[in-house]
Amino acid sequence: MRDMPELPEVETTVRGLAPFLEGQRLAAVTTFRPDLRRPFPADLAQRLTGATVTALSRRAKYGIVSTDRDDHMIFHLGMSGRWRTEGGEPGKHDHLLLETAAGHRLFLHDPRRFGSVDLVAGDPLAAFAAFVTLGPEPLSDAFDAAHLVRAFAGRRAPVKAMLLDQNVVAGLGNIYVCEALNMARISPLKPAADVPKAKIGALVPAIKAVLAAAIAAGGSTLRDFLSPDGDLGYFAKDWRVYGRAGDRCECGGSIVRVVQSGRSTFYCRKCQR
DNA sequence: CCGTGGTCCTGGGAGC
DNA sequence: TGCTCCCAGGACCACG
Repeated sequence: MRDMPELPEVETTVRGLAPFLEGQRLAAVTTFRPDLRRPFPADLAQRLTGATVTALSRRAKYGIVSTDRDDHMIFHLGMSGRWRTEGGEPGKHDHLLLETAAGHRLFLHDPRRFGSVDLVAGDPLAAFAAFVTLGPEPLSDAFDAAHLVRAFAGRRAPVKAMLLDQNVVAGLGNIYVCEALNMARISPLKPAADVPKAKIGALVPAIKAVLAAAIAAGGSTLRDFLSPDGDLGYFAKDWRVYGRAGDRCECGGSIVRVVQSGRSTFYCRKCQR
């Protein structure tokens, strides 16, 4: 099963794009349709063309391309977005092209068009509305048990919903939440406020571990950036529970699929309580 | 404020 | 073979 772009996939994408873009002048910027999830910024091409890329970075599930004009292009891959680096001509689902002065052609490819591209001037952490209320980066020291204890206090929503809330912790999606809850042996259905502190203490390292392992797996596929079909942001992984209804959990229990807020949740009824 | 559910989008798989 | 149906889900918004 192809995995959706969550934090590790965006991190891998940003690392993979960096060699093509950092320090490079953008010779041409082209859009092939007016919008993805939202319209492209009307002045995107005008503001990026001729600028030099100074840095690639990531916040939550967003990638950030910064230029020497202090403009920051912020992209989100939605559920089917990726960057194609092999060049060539635009295909049906290529919606944006960045051409560098060195001759690289990078296509933003997104069949379902759930992604987005925005452009802000000045500090993106302050200038991009979605960033202002974001929770901490899960791999940072700011994300610890004390933070989750505070965030969960008094909340009756299922712990799974809380972890998907980007304002609680930034960058987790359906897959890694399911995986981390299994590792920490917490039922995704349990109200957040009812999760014992000891289990929150186990949840934090579980989240860090599943993300770090996924980034490491993605890093090992970076060589594929230069392959003929050079997809970025996707790599096969073996999930503990995600997509595995009917299989055995590590503990011997049976993995089940339930629906929460219209989304699939996979967990083990035996060890996740 | 809180929690839930609808909406957007299209490729791919299942079922007939 | 070809058609229809349904599922995947991040961010955002409208309710009650």
